[in-house]
Amino acid sequence: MATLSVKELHRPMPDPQAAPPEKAAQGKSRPRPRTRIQARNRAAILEAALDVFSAQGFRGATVDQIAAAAGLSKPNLLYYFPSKEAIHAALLERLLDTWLDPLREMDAEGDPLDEILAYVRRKLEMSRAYPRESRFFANEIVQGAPRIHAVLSTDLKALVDEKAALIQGWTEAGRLAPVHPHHLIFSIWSLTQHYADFDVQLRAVLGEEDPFEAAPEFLDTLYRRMLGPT
Amino acid sequence: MATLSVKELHRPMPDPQAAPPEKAAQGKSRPRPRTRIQARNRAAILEAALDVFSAQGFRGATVDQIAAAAGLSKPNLLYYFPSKEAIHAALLERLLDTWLDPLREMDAEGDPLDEILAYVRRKLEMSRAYPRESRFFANEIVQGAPRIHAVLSTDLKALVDEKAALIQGWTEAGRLAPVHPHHLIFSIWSLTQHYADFDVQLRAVLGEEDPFEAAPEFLDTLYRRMLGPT
DNA sequence: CGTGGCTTTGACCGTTTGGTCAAATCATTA
DNA sequence: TAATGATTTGACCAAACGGTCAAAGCCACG
Repeated sequence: MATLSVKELHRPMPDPQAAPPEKAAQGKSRPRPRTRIQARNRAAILEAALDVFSAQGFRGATVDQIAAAAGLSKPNLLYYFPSKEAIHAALLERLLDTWLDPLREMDAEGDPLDEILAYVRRKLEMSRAYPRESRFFANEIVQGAPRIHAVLSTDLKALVDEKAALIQGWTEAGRLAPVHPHHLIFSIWSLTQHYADFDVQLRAVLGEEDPFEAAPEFLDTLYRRMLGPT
Repeated sequence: MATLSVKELHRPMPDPQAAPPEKAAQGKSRPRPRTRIQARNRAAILEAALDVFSAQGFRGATVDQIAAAAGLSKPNLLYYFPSKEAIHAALLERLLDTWLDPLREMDAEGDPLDEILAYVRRKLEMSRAYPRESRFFANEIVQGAPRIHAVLSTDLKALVDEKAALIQGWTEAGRLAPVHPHHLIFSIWSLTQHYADFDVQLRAVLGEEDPFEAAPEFLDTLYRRMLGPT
């Protein structure tokens, strides 16, 4: 899961549960598709829902829009998912793990500055390759995270606390310029996701220039100067 | 408009058109309230609309919600504004100028690093004092800025280009470490607005600690190290 | 105190929304 | 190929939506 090949732009992220181990015991939470048609249609629905939710937010999205985008009738869509809420929840569950992978990969054994710069690079690459996923989360959180708050204060908090402790250790060992480790992580989220979430604004301001052109070097420079040896 | 007194948290920003010069010729665009009641109710509606739009986005907000929050019946609200669109437009017009003031204040005559750090400080203060305004714009832009795109590629672009040129001049004069000026400005938007737009997430991760506690020093340090003399 | 304009409201309208259901169609396999 | 379960659909529903309207209430001023 380390390197992201980005031949496919604006495509759904690789499904962590695609091609499951044969005869895998069926987990309670996500009913495994029993047929080809189910697999195809459930995938099409989630793909369409990502389009619509990321562009309109939960309340702004309509079941009809999602059904149309998936090439299904509304009752047919509701044959696969019991409600709009359920589609959103399924999407959330599927995306969240992959979304946090770049942070999980930060390695205690690596060189501190390299690890952080690599995290920034991975996260920026996510914004470039998966802007819909970024906007999906942005919509949810800007509007108060009503459907995701529990996960944030448990799983996400645990992961961030762990990595913050790691960073803290690095700075205490003098291997990194001192910073507030949590806010360092926040700054990486902020700076990288901004390129996805505020894409239209950046393009409106830049005109012809693609925001993602200068972004990698800019962020690399920023964090090198901020964290590196003087 | 330079210093922001923040005694009132989560209150609407000062209306640039409040207390207009006596007998001012009435501009075409915004009908000046003729009566006390109009002034009070229009203000209450915009205040309520800011609450609702910033929390739900345009499509997610309903006229009934806004009316209820303003303490009016729906037909009564629609006596003051012809449509939901019109409320949103009025709010946008009222907020935009004030929202861009911190950037306008960046002064070519000042010390480069001081000017940028002061801009960061003002912008962060805006996020702290006016998070609803920040989320109002965030909702709009994440969802593709359908109601604001024209302004971005004209007014905003012009302002940013001007300030970017100023920064470019500073770095060429060797008074600032070299950076891509546009991306520098983007980074300031990103880092400061993140504290408003993603507030729930930051609080979920931090637990007790207030995100705004360590933010000023963190950002100050970041930009000092990035832009200052080694 | 009465009149004219400003304000408020209950009732209403057509449309959109999330969701249901029974019936029809399709695909698979015995 | 016949039967059975999976899939699809048109018709429908109640609630919510943005917005309208005529009538009623209220207020300021002569």
